[in-house]
Amino acid sequence: MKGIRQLAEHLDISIGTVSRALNGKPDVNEETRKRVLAAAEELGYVANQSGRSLRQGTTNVIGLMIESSKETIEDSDNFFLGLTSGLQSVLARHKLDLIMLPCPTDEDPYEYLKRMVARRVVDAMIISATQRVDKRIDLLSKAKIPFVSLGRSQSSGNSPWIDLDFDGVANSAVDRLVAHGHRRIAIAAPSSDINLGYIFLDGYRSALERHGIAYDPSLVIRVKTSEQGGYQAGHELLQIDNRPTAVILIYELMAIGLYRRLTEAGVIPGRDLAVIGFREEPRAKFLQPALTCFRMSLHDLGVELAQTLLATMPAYSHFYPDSERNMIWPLKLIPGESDSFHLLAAQ
Amino acid sequence: MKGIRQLAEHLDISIGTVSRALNGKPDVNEETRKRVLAAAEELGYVANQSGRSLRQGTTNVIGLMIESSKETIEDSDNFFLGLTSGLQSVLARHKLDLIMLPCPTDEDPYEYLKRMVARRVVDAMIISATQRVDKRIDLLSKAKIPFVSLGRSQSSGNSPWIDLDFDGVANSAVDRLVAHGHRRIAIAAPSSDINLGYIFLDGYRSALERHGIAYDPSLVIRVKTSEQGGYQAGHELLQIDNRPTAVILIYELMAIGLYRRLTEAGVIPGRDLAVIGFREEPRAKFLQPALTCFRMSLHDLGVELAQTLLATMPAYSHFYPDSERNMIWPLKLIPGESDSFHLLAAQ
DNA sequence: CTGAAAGCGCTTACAG
DNA sequence: CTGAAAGCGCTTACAG
Repeated sequence: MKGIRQLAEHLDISIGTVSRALNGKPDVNEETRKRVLAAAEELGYVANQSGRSLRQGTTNVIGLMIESSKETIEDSDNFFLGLTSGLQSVLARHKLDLIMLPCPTDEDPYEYLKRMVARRVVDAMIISATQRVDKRIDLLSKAKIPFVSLGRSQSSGNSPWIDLDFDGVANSAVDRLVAHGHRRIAIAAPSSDINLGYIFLDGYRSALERHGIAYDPSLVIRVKTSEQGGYQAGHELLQIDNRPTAVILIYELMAIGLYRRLTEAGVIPGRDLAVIGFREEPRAKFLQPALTCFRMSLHDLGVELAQTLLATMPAYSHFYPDSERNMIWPLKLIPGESDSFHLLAAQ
Repeated sequence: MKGIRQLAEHLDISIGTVSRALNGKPDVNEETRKRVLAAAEELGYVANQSGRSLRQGTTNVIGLMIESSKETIEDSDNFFLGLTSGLQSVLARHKLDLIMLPCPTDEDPYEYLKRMVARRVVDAMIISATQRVDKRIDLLSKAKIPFVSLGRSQSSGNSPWIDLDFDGVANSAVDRLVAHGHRRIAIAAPSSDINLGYIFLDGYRSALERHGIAYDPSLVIRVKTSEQGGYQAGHELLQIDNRPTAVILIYELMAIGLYRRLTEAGVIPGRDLAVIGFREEPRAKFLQPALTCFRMSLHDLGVELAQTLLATMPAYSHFYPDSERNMIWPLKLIPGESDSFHLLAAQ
């Protein structure tokens, strides 16, 4: 089966009627519609997307940009795949397809996005890993391509975003550690310019301040957000004079490397050093002692992202009248054993 | 900037010439070409892909289908992202873009692929996670869409594929364990109908046979290919009468759960039970004792996949005259400590 | 309810 | 070397 023309000839009917029947337009005889649908199914006809897109001016495709930089490959683990189910559950309602656009390692993310947008392969974009200043946001705004970013940015202005509650997480982590008697609390932050690092650190600082604890820059450890980074963080922790008694990790899988390095040095996590991770991860469940971390549903986040995005698209906004343009995504603390001990006052 | 027409008007030149200049056709005055290129850059013009595709009959996009089923989400980890760099390095040479097509969890992979193919959103497809009998292969063959599958299948016939050397891995794992004195060697195989499970098991059986060891079905443990599956595998291992002294895992991250379950029972991996994993994974590096496993380069595999695919496409085949249609991808054993002990003859 | 025709944005023979 | 025109496969006003 080639095109709608062949199908129409086969049915001895005009292509216009075939198109209307297939697209569920009301002004088609039910008998005719049935014949068309049956023939299409039988011959395996599906409309060529380029033809549709060109005529309609929309692709019915939503793009999820993925940066597979050396660092993020190990970093993102299954984050994106976890999001897709939620995204698709919403997009499917509107017959929109989701495609993932992996930016090549050696290509500038900005140029890549620009190219994809200019070629009009998608109607809208979801971007993530927003930098502190992110030119992609300006690009999309100017090009008037609907988009939502996972992660706010100084470039955001009035553009829609959803961001994880890094501030809340940092605060409740510090609160919990302080309640357990800790005063020297280190933090493992990303070495890149990703915006969440700034927010996380700000939350940490203000939490310390609330508790009357002086901020000590030497307790901020900058590493890659990976297991290797965790190992490195452990290594650096061990070298700090007057060693901190607790550490908060920006990335949960860091804990694997951290535990390893600590154990090598005879320092037992959860006994000699309190550890709080970030996101709950199936993989990290098997760590011993169990990691205290924060729970969120990637599926639900995907749902919310899709709704926020659609709310900005004229063709779909009426379905989502109450959608917030910006949103801080809450996480729930899941107590583990990695920070359950209380520090003795003497220490 | 809207379309080529606006750009042409702006330059006071015909759209045909603009198109030819932009596409590097030889029959364009160099002066004209420069002007066109400069104006396009300045105004940010990039050809609308739908227009091009419709006219040329090609999309210049290659699709990588991803199944994000409940199981594979945890399973695939960064496998696909690891492939993309290699794939893109080859595709970029031909100005082909790679997009990832995540099949929704609740949609049949066959129907999904059918839809994507019929809509002609891509010129060619890369599929993976091939089942023993895989209708997708018949579909693509019949539709004459160029494709390559990562994983052979009984449905493969003459179609191109690259598969990891599961047979070789199973054989060398058994050889190594036997050399260390093991006779009761268990294997953790996938519970799904994925084809690699069959090949892995066949390799295991024939290796045992070579060594004159009777195949014992009770030593084949079927679990999910995830950490949880590894935990489960550990659990089942511990229940087997005359407990096996070694186990081979089809999926490396199973080792995390396996170690955990064994340790809970006071059984020390690498001392009381020999363990060999499959693929080397950064994540598994931090396991203690270090896991004996098999090394491969995802990047190189991506390169090979892309070349194999392009070799089947008339427009590109002349670039890859020597490409094999089918290929077994070798892996190299990396000795760790998880199976380094020798079993005493007495045992 | 159906058909004939226009046109979405391109590329590419075909003239000149 | 350039322009005018056809046509890729659709959808959608517009007639009837």
